[in-house]
Amino acid sequence: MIQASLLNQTHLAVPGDQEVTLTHTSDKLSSFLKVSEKEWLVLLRKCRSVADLKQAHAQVVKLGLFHKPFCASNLVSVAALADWGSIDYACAIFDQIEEPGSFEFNAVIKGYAKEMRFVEALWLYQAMVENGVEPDQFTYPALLKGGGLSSDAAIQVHGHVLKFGFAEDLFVQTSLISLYGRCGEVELSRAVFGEIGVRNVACWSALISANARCGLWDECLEVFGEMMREGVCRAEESALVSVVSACTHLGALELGMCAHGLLLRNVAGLNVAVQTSLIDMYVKCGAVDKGMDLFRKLERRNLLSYSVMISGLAIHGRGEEALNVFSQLLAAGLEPDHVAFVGVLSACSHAGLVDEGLKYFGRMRNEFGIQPTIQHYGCLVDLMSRAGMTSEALALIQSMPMEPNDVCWRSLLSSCRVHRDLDTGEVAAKQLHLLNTENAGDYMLLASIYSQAQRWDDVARIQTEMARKGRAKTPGYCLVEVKRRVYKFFPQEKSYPKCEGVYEMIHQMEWQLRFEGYNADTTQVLLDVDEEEKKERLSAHCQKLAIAFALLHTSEGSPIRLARNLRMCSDCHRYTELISVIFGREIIVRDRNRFHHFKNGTCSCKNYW
DNA sequence: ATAGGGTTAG
Repeated sequence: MIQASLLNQTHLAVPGDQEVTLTHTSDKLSSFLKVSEKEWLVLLRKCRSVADLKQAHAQVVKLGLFHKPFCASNLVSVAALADWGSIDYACAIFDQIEEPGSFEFNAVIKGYAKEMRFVEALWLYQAMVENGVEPDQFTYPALLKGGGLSSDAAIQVHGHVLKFGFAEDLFVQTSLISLYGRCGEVELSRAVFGEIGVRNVACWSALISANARCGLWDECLEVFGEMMREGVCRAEESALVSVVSACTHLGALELGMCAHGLLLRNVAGLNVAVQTSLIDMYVKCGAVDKGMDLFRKLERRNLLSYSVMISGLAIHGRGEEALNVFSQLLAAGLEPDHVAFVGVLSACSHAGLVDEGLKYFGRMRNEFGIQPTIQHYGCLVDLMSRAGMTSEALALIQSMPMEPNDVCWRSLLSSCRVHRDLDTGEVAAKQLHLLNTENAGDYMLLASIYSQAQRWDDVARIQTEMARKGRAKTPGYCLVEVKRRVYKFFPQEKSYPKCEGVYEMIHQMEWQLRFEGYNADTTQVLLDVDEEEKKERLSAHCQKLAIAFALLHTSEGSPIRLARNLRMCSDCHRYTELISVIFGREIIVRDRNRFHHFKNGTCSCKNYW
């Protein structure tokens, strides 16, 4: 006999030790001898709590019917699969069954998997096989539900699938695709998918989300396209959730809007998951107001929807609104988790709300009992150092209860450049060096700090070291979407016909800028050359080229959306502020970490970047 | 009874 409950050391009271009646079922139970299996099931389905189940159980025991084969089995099944935390109770009943078969095993395995208790699910599955109970076609989808197994366990279970002859079962195959996706083995997902003869929506969706889960966004969209071309079926919600998520990560607003359109046409009443992914997509593609709009209209919000909105507002520098959404979360009676607090702290950091940030950090620990992680400390470091408190940030890093990672040091280093703190910057750079996680960008930051101090020998030393270590500078680029096409600009870009008229436009822009009192900020040009040449270099930065191009090719007054792979230099930032007022355009720039909305001569980041 | 979905510092 297998003791399922021993696996988790939870022993529940065995029913029958107290006189109880199940109000709306007792009359039926009293005539149970005449009641069929089906009616017993109907009865069980009326249960809404563990207490209900215990009462049903107690009465069945009293009537001496517990050992009727279907009776205990159905009790286990209902208890294992219910949504009110009765899995341990299901185990207790399971242990009283003398010869459990695959039905009973499946129910408890699925119950464990549903509760993300994968170790126990796998354990019970192994016990099943060892005891000579043959898995059936329901066993594998049950075991793989939630897909929290390790790669090794997944491959082992896949072996069993082959051994027991379920390699051709579409349900099993779909579970495997999803499982491999969850443990990062997307090639194996694809391999399983390749063996399927007749594909349906579910297995396509599984492959799409497997790619999404592994961060293969392009591939995710590609598979989606393949599915559409094969005309398998209309797009379904669950595939589109991954597609929308891919658009979010790629910054593909147009495509994301197409997916939204597909959803509206094909699915009546979008559920919370889809709505949340749409909100995230709009916000992270720069259309924060559209995202906020969807959020306001969302009726059944959960913790995830709130968290998405909070961190979304954060990257747009809309700190007060983010804090407002957070108080709505509390007012709705939801318990914030560590993810929600990452959003809150990052909102404070991007908006320069230093006191607020520190206050929320304290509340997180004291009021909500959440242990801060490195991410929370990272936000605090960022919060302080951005606000110019670089030495305080350094002290915080040194006193954190965990080892600081490269992110913390890099955040400090980049603030040291903005606030021209050479001493602290050197400390941060040294630590990055010790962690051996430094990248080309870190060298550039340090070199930039030295150049601000006119220490050209040090600049040269850094550049030599960078070359010696083979850390190539990532080429910066700037994307701009004009008339549904995306154009990519590199610094000093000269390609014809893209650049036709662009340099003339740059001259015209600079001529007007001078009237507004613009002076090129050459401090971040890492070359020991004369001022004129520095200015020359600056004026050909990719962001300026992209803006000139957009001004030439878009209608007056329409917003300009740019996306870049690196952060912009201080000169490009100032320049863009002025262009927004001179040309009356809203310019939205997405950099590596956040959005900048330039409008009427100012930027939403309030120079916190 | 069976399969597929959304958030996380820089």
